Amino acid sequence: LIKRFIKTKMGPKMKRRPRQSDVAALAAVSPAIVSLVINDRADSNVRISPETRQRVWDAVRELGYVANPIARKLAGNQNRLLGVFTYEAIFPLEYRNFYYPFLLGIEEEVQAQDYDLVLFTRASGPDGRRSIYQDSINSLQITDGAILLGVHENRSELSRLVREGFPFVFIGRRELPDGAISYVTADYSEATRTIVEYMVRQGHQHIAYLRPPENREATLDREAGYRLAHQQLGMPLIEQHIFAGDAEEVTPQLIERFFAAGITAFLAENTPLVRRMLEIADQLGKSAPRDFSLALLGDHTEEINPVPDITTFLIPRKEMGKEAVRLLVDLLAHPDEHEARQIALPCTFVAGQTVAAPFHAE
Amino acid sequence: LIKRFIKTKMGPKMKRRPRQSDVAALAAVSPAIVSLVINDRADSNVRISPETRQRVWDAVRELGYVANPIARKLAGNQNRLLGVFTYEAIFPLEYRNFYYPFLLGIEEEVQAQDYDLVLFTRASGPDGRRSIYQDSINSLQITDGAILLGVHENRSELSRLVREGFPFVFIGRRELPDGAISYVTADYSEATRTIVEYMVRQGHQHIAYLRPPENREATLDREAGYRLAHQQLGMPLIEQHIFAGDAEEVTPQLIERFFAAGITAFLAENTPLVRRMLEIADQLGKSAPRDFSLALLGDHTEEINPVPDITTFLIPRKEMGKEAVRLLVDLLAHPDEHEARQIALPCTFVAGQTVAAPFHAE
DNA sequence: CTGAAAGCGCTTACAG
DNA sequence: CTGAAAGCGCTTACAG
Repeated sequence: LIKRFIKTKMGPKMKRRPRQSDVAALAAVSPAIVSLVINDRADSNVRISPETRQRVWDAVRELGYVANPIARKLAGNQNRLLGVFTYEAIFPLEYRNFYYPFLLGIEEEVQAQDYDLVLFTRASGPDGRRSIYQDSINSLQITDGAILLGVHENRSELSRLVREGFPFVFIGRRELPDGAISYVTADYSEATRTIVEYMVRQGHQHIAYLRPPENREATLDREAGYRLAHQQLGMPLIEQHIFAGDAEEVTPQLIERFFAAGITAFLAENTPLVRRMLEIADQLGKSAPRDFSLALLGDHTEEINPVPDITTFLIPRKEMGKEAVRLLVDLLAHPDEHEARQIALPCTFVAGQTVAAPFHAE
Repeated sequence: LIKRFIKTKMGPKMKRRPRQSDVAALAAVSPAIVSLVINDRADSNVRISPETRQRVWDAVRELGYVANPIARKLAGNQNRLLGVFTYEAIFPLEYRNFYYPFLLGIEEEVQAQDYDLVLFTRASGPDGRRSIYQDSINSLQITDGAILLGVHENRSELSRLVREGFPFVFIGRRELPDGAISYVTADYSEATRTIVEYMVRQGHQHIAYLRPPENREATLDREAGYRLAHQQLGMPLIEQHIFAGDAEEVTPQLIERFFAAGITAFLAENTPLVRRMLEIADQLGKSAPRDFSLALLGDHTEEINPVPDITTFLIPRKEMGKEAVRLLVDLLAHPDEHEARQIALPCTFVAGQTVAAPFHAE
């Protein structure tokens, strides 16, 4: 590493900054008056003559006085700092990361709400993984409240946060055994229901659902939507049509059994499952939407367009970020109401090209 | 926008945040001791027994005490918070944004240096554009120091920052009329010199340089490298071979004149200039590297691979971010030395496929 | 209408 | 080794 160091003189050290008391002295008023005038506090039961205000402002200008924001915050008991905590690095190597659109929305709304943002880079244990509690201390406490996000959350930390009453909002639904938390999620259930309904309207009677084995909330929500659609449409739900497993566990035999059982459409929860499905279909000489229909339950984050024009729904990530900030600010505005609030935002259906009327129906 | 609100009870209201005096009381020591133990001030002429330290830490853990960063800043003038200020949104709509790799490096190094990061989303004026001074208050002051970056900086704000003695490091060379600032830049001059030398070694004798009209430091540095190369290689430099203008101002006539004057290779400072050059060359029935050679002076940030395999150099953005943090931390460690420091990091030459021996030389 | 005073939660000399 | 005290620069009741 070659570096060039060039040293130059900086300007002379600044003289002491004028403070409130200097202004007060020059304007011949008490410091309190200076504070009231500068902050234009009309609410206080104090009437200040225009002449006095003028004197104060003149003194401010003459001295070039600027209030110290730190002192202001200490005295005013708020710092308008909002935290963002992620269990992984917040600026990850992959550009199109999962987090990105959320951060976009968070930044935008935090700016609109007139807060600054604190990123907890320091909150990492010896193993490099981040955690909220360092030496059993809640490191988020330097902010007024925080937005948490990430898939590898530590639920016992969340529980502890709730117990301590620290204001926070999670992005994504998270249910804890010992109490609800505030969160903003996407309405996966409704989005999935919509896709099933769309398939049924195209003529499909038997729709398989390929889901990961983990019972994460986001998966449970999708499954709930799948079940709800069947119920609402009066279609019998066959439990065997729900496959819970990783992509590697999806075998040609499984898919052939599905076809043999009259399945004409597939719901895949994630990109690996979609890929595996298409791979097997290809082996079987079948393609979508000619021989079967296929939809992905939520837009992919890992890569661009792994499957072009797939039927899917868009997760409103940016809007979720914004909404999380709004919710948090609202929580902070009403510290007396000890209630967790949950918000589900609608996804956007994308018709795509992988769902069509079933072959036998043509 | 459809939202579902579900209300549930939160845990009991958080009790008052513990403060230093609470810890002191529980540990049966004075607040001063708590401060000394927590900040591990071995320097002070105070010896504290291991038992006392243990009691303090136990009390800290039991109460979940976290020092108030604002109070810390007011009293001790430091709080291990580093700021990042950008004149544009920090999480911009374009994923592959200019800022991204810098932030990557900043986050990584800030974490390594055990600081937290403050993003100044609030520092935006009425017009939506951000500015450091709000009502003439330096909003960066809540942090110990800050990294600034962005192309649309306000130089009078930078001057003011210098005058006030606020510690900061700019990413990119910036020269102010009234005093040097600390910055970390890429060594554009050396990188450009290297490319010219590379072209000359391939046999090119006359190399044109297309640069934007603005005299930004990054442009001046490249031009300096271009000139230096000519001087070192004993090649006469013809001023007309430097074209300063936007892409739209580059005309087929200009390029034809260059060819007629014996130019066999082109340096283009940015992607629009490269594109324009290739467009015109195409019109003239010429292509690189067959009929002419072409290099881009620095990797493109706007989009992926606008020109595959172009000869160029990589700007060490991530490393610049890390180096900026290191420099800032160093500046903070030596507040007495009122010196600005400048660091230039080397770029990486990429041979690419658009430079070859000139046609007439074959 | 205005001033004197307490307090925000820390750090850092300064005495003992 | 430890404690009492001052001070950082503000805001906000509370008296007058």
